Amino acid sequence: MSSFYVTTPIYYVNAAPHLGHAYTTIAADVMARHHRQRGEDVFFLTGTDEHGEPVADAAHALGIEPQELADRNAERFKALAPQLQASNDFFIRTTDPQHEAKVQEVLGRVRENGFVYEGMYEGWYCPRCADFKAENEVDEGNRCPIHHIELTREQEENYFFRLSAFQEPLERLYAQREDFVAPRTRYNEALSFLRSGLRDVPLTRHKLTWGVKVPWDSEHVFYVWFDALLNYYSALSYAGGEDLTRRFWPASCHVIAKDILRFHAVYWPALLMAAEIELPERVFVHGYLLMDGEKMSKSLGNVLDPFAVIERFGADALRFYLLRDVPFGQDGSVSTAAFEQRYESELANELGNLASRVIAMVGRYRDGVVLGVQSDELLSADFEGLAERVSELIDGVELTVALDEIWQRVRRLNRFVEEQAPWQLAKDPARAQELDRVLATLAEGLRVVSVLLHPYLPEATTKLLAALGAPDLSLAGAAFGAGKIERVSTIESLFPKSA
RNA sequence: CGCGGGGUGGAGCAGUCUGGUAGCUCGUCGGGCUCAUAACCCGAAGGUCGCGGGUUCGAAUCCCGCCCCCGCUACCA
Repeated sequence: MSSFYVTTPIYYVNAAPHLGHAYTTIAADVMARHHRQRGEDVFFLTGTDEHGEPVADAAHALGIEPQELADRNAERFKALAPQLQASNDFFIRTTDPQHEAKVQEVLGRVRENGFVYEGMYEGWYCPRCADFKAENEVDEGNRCPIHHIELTREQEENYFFRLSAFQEPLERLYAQREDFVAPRTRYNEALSFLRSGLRDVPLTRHKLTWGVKVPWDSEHVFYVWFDALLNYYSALSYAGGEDLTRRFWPASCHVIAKDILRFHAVYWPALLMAAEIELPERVFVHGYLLMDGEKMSKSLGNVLDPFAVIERFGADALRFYLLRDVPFGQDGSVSTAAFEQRYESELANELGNLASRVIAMVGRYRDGVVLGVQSDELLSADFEGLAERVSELIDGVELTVALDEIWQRVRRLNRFVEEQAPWQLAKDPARAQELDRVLATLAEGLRVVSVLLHPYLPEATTKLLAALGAPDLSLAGAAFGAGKIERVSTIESLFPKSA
């Protein structure tokens, strides 16, 4: 059995979960659910990144210990997954002792392999923060963005990772595996960064204590990015009570947002090479959700609140909207108005109402009984090869295109109802067979789209398939005509409008 | 400056690699149906495809130049 291992980034706990986190998790979940439908051995990982100076700073500002802040916020992220109906198999926290031990083991090996050396880091230092500031976060006049005091130029001894040693191997990787980073535009971006020449990067922090201890020098902790990236690998070693590494590594797909491209597209493969670990198959980079063309920000008050949406419309509606309205992989605008539009016209009117009318007609004209007659050829032709097409698209992480492909069939089914006008057939006893055939065709069409939509709309499709008496979710069963619907039962509106 | 992406009817997008009736969704207008969550279906109006030049029988699509918008440019998790 082939395996499929998909990850989200681990979310940084210095702030609360927001729509962007939900978006990534939903996308990864759609992939995980789809691959389970194929009968593959799937592992889906998400979690939290808890070390590093921003967490330490945020905790100190609240007058609490970093661990306490991490515990508090990790809970909120952990709670997010079930709210989104995400089917993750494990939730990793980088403060898990097993993770920390694995980080020490792997990075120790990187050092043994000769890719770590002692060096001097020089930068702008804020004595109040007790930390260095990046060039781009230094305010005018070399001031601290937090304390507004002048920064001093200071040096710190720490250990460096010999990233430059991987210039050639990475260029070779990019030449050989053009789908290592997708979409293409992100691949180009990463490659262009790579070609501009790699410099060594600090691997450890000296003056910071909130992190994984460096085993060969207790004065240092690992720079948080190295600690964080390794979660994808470490989790498998303890998530299941047994070591799942051999079963699921290398990862099939790391889903990330574009802000962390460089770490995943360059540092991560270099680190794995240094530790002699096999590389993941692909990093898929999605875009940003914009509100009215602008970056979302609380101060602008233009946030689409995922919790409010779920509360009122359910997780399915949010999942559907985000993957439907924004071409997955690109930046795209979202808004409450667009959400409501999609919810009403597509979920309620097109799909929900389709289910209602089909089930109602079978009930009204045939007391809920569907005869096992052959489906209409015209319609089955329109469903030909659909499941395969959807699979291909999802393999290419074309989540929006795949959804559109399915949705065209939802529309096709509504059109079929009009073309056949079952209410006319029902008036003429001589056309009873035609009516049976039309109703059986519609029920089967509804079943097929439900199976295919399941990764996007897990709750609604489960209800619908139960009503059709055909709960099988396997993709193999998504072929038109493969189902055996005998009787349908009534259901409540799947997507009520007066929510 | 460099690198990457984009500019197509009112809005959002596809089409550009592999030149040849400019397509989809929403919105607007008109019509049809009555099974259904006042839902569904059909039709119409609406575009000099950023600007200028070139190649070609023919260019949104290829070539050159220009304008505008966005992202990246390393220690920020």
